[in-house]
Amino acid sequence: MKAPVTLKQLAQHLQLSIATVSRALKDHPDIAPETKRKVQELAQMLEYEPNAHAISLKTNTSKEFAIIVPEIAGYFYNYFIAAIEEEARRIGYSVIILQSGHDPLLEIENVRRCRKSRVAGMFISTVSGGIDLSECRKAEDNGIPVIFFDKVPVSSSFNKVCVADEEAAELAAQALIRAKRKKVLALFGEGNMSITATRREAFLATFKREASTCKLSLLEAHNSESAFHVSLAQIKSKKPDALFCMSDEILAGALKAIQKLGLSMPSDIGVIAISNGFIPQLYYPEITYVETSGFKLGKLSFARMMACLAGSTFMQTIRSESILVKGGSL
Amino acid sequence: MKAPVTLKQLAQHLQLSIATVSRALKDHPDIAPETKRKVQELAQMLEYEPNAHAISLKTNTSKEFAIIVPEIAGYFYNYFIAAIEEEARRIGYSVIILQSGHDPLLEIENVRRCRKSRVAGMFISTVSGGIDLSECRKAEDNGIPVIFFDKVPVSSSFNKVCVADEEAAELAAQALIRAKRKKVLALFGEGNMSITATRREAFLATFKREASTCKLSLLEAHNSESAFHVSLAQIKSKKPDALFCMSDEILAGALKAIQKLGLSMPSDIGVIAISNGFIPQLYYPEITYVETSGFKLGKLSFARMMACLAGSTFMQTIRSESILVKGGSL
DNA sequence: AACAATTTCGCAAACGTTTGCAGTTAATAA
DNA sequence: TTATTAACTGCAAACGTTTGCGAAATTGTT
Repeated sequence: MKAPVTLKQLAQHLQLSIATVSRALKDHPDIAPETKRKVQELAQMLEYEPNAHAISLKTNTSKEFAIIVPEIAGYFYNYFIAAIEEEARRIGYSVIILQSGHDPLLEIENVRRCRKSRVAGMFISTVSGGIDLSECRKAEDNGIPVIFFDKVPVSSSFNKVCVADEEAAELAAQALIRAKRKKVLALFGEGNMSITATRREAFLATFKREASTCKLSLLEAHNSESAFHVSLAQIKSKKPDALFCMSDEILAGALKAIQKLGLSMPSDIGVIAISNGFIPQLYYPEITYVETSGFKLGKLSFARMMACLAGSTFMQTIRSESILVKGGSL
Repeated sequence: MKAPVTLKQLAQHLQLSIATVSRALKDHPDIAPETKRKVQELAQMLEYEPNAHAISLKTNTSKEFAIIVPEIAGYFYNYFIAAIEEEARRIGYSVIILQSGHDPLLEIENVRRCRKSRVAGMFISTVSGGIDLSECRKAEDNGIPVIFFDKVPVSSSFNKVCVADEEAAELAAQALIRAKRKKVLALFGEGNMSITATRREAFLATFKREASTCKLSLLEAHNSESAFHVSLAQIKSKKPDALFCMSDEILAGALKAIQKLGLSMPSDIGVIAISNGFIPQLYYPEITYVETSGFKLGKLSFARMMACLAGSTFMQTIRSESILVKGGSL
């Protein structure tokens, strides 16, 4: 187990001071070109690597971003994470991941840990039920930018990047209307989540405005499993000619029901969802969906983070625009 | 932007030396109970948090593990990551993620970066084509344990945790035989990947041994898309009574074909796959599969990492056992 | 030749912590 | 009373960097 090379060792080899070596390595104008060359050559030879911890200590920042999410695996967050990692690497940063597992206490603990380790910035998607903002405020006070994404708190005094929920729901509704569907079963997630309320409202409003004669039945499903059962029962009894799913999770459940009933899309029933795009392409025909891309959201969030790091101090809410992706299900 | 509290500040407040405060906080026996109480109280009050960078510098280790994978999003790795994160948090460590994006150069670069930042240990799944092991060797030389998982190099001088490919393929084959399927279409991934060779061989061997009269046709599919087309053509022409898919990616494509043809499982065609478990439960009936859980693999890998950190020096290859999960598709 | 300007470099403090060693008390034993 | 021990606590170096400031060497200007 050999120890890594340090500046001091380079300095000794070359009969120079540590300061000079340090400067030579970073192309400081004070250092003679000839000296620089020698130093850099030796550094190369000996495979000198600056000690990140020492630098972090000195500069009091680390080159890592933290992402705090309810869960890693699933329908959405892994794409977000992938996007952030991709961008972070470009600028020489790395990404650390914390799961809160839908536990508010754990979430706070995670934020606090990031603050302690002086990350360069944090991306947070809160657990349902709302985050305790005091710890986040502290982070901001310590100069650590916090970007909320996807599931964001209501407080306006934070940076937020989220999906344009109204727009997405409206797009989906309009697609249904254009397809001349008359009896639509719409499935939404837990009612107390703000995302649900927003999407439902926009969805409803669009129909009221543009197709008031259409028969809508709105139902709630907490997860994939319950979406399956609700769909099954409702399709049997109400015979809707179209189905709208608010999320990937619900879509997965609903499609199982459709398969069980042996219905074919879009002839027997039309289907449209708001989705990240992964689930829809697992079926035939592929499901038509309004895209709310985790990947895109990641890119947007990262851009905002960069702005903050560059000094932007005001708080901003950014919405990722959504587009309709046509499959064969509607 | 207020600066965090340091030991020095605590010491000044209490008219003690930094050393005493440091010791008091970690309950060192040299310090009087009364002193300890006072120090800890003040630390609490002022919300003192030890500076992780300073500690890392001093001790030359950081409390973070790195995971290097070809990609984060997808069918498998996110589960592995979730498992590692869960365990790491328990012992106060965090997890940093690096994507290699199927680029061998990037992979090396990632390993090197982890070494530079003195992570406590690394988990690596290599990009196809094989990793350059020299950088990994260096990491081990620097005292950083390296655990390869899932896609592992052939070299025996590293710790490896992988799926029991033979066993999994055999289990799947036996399930098909028990179900009395006589004409099986089996889809495998890229032929030059070792995982493909292993699974195919075991699959074939099992049939030869236990059901030599069964008609097998083995085909190759590089991805979901090609699995779709291959399945479509083959099912039409050969009319198999069962389908085996080597991986989730292939399964997804094949199921689209089955849906397109309007076949129903298991009556028209039986389906079984080797899978992580997420995709199978998206369909009705749920797909029968042999589980090769990323989550489990994560737990196993972590255990091995702990052993290494505790001093285990010999190299070991661990295989995660697989189990048959019955859905309704066979 | 004398002086100023420039180039090139090193000293030393600082970042916040840990820890071996030695110093200071107070209590106990001889 | 003096020596011995135990119980506390502080000094200072070390981890590997960065960086302000000043010193030395070189060059250019009269």
